[in-house]
Amino acid sequence: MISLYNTLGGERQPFVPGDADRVTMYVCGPTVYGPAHIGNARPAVVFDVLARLLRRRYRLVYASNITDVDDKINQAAAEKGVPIATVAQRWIRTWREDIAGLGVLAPDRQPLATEHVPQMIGLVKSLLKSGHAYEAEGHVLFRVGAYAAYGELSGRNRDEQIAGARVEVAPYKEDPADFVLWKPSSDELPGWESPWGRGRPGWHLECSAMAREHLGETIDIHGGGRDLIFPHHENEIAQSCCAHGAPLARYWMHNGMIRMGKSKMARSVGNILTIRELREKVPGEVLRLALLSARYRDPLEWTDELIAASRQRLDRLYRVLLDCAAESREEGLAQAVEPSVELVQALEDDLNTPAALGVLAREARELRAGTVEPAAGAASLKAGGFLLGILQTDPGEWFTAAESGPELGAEEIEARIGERARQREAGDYAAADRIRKELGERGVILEDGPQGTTWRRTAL
RNA sequence: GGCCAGGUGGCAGAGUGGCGAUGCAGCGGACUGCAAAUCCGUGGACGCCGGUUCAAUUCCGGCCCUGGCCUCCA
Repeated sequence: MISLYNTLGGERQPFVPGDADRVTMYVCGPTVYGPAHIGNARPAVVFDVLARLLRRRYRLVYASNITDVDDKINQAAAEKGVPIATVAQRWIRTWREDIAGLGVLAPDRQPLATEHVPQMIGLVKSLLKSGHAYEAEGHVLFRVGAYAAYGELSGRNRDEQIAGARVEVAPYKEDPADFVLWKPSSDELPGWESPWGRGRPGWHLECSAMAREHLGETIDIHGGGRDLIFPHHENEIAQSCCAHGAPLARYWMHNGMIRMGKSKMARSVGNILTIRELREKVPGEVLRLALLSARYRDPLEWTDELIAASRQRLDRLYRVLLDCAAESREEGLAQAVEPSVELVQALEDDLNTPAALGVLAREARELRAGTVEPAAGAASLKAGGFLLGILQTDPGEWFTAAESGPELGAEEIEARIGERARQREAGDYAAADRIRKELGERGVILEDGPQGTTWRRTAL
């Protein structure tokens, strides 16, 4: 039994899909106007774990969109003096590389907003027809007052909302809470012909149209960052429910924010760390583990200590795997092994990844202690790792592969080790220690064993 | 101001009405030329004030604090 915290209702609930043969999940993806930061990566990673978990039990169709038409993209293009499509394409490519580097399996569908404009126009038409929307000065607006359940997801009522609103109220709005479905485009802006003139869609509309197109009117799980609950998801619900006469999603899941210092990581705050720059220094797998070290709903403070501890954790697990591989030459016999029951239970409990990592650590300890057969134990560890999206690298490679950048090559390291071995044989330990220290400063740790000296890389 | 999360040991972070996960760090020991790695052992916690209970970190109430949303935002 999988249980999930449902923002709609504010409680953990048993997961019961509408159709067990076709479970559907939609997660709001990025708007592509610049390099994505590690905060953007959290939902991608978290819902990737959920997708892996769901696939154990169900046939899943997982869609995650990319918003490639947006005023921020227009602005970025104008600033650089390049076509809008160039900006969008560049950052779409970057985004895909970035999350692939974090071990995120490609969603089944990755719809682009610009490829679904006809569907969006259709949605607006039906909302106009049913009286849930109105035209005003080239815009089409959603009439919030026409949807009684508005505010259900975010838990706010209309009065509070108006009281707290600092929104600039466009004069053509019937009600300050009304939001844009379609807006007019000038000639230099991207635009599509529509019954209301040349224009472009409002942000919220995209997700409603794409979710409908790829997954159906009522989907099982809709995910995204907590900061999207209002207004984005609230508006999606309003549009979709009014257009389709059916709920948009059964379960709404929201991940907590990544923090840097005292506030959330956000471009507007100026405290972002891009996935790109992080990956120059740290393997993507370490970043992934760091993202999974807290529960997905909680905020996560991003620090150097977090990265260091994540790296150590992973090193430890890989070391066990490495030793197991050495012990049981005949690997391959334990290939299609199931992850441990405890690990699966932890994840099925609203994606309790910290507990799952605890299970992995315990399994590793048992392997160390020799109470489990190495090949089978290692296979189980890897199977558990797969659910989390870690531990799939060859252990030997894990410790010797170089990060990007000018690091010491393997040949050079081997040569220095040979040199050191001669010094040790000659009893010149001072010189030998110098070499070890020097390599250590360059991120290479030497370990002397009965079989000779081995080396591995570590975080600098 | 309104709404929503959360406050656990040096740090990160699970969990539970009574038996104190897990990782990193620390301490003692084994191993090692010395280290590293590994192994054995070990100390240390539940924001504050009340209440319920035989028993509360865990349930209830109040307070304090932190973060998120109310505007673009993963």
